[in-house]
Amino acid sequence: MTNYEIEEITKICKALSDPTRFKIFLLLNDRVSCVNAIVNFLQVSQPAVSQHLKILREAGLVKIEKRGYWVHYSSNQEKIDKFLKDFPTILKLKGGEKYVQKNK
Amino acid sequence: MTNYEIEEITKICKALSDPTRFKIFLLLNDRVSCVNAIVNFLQVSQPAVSQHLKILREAGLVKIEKRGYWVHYSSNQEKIDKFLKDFPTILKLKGGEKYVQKNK
DNA sequence: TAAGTAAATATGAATATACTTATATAAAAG
DNA sequence: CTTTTATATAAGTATATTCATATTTACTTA
Repeated sequence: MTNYEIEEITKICKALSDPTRFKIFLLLNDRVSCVNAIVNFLQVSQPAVSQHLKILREAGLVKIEKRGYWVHYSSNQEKIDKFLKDFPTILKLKGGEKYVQKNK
Repeated sequence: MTNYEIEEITKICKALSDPTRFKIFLLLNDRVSCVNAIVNFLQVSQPAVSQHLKILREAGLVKIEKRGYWVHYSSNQEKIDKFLKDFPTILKLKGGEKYVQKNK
């Protein structure tokens, strides 16, 4: 495991580490939504939702599609599948495989 | 999903969201270690390691066993297995199943 | 019992996070 | 063009996080 890979995984974990943001993620995993739909569903202010979405997007967990002045957000299934596949694999790695020497 | 369950999951994610702490977790997932072994392996100060361990422990990800004045830490395999099993299940839940009304 | 060792905890500083209010941007509708 | 609507961004604030240094606790051994 390189430091880069560790940064990648921990970034995803951090994105999912806030309850409000996790709920947004769950909602988007269920259905495509625009920002206002999320605001109404979760009773969180619009700027707060936009800020959470930015973090989820930077972690690669959600995608965007612009439609007029609506922005449709949805979960990035590829990224999530990769995460669900990689995580158990990493846990099975033994000692030396976990950190490459130069990154210690 | 109750708010309690969301708190539970996000707490685990938060525990894994710091790179240093994630490395400690990976190490313990590979082998039982005392605090000083972690300090030497990862080149992090002893208090910093103790503090990270406390967070991992509060999330239920690691276990303790006291042996004289050594404290042996190891990963909590049951908790990890549960997390790996629950996470994909949660992602498959649809709309209404995700949040119980009283917790909205 | 005194000295030494492993680990935990207290405290403080620098930085990050999450949210609020206010404002900016950009497209739509009148 | 002006107004309205959806979303993003800026700035400020309160709180949380991470780490360092210093100290404490608990056990071991000389």
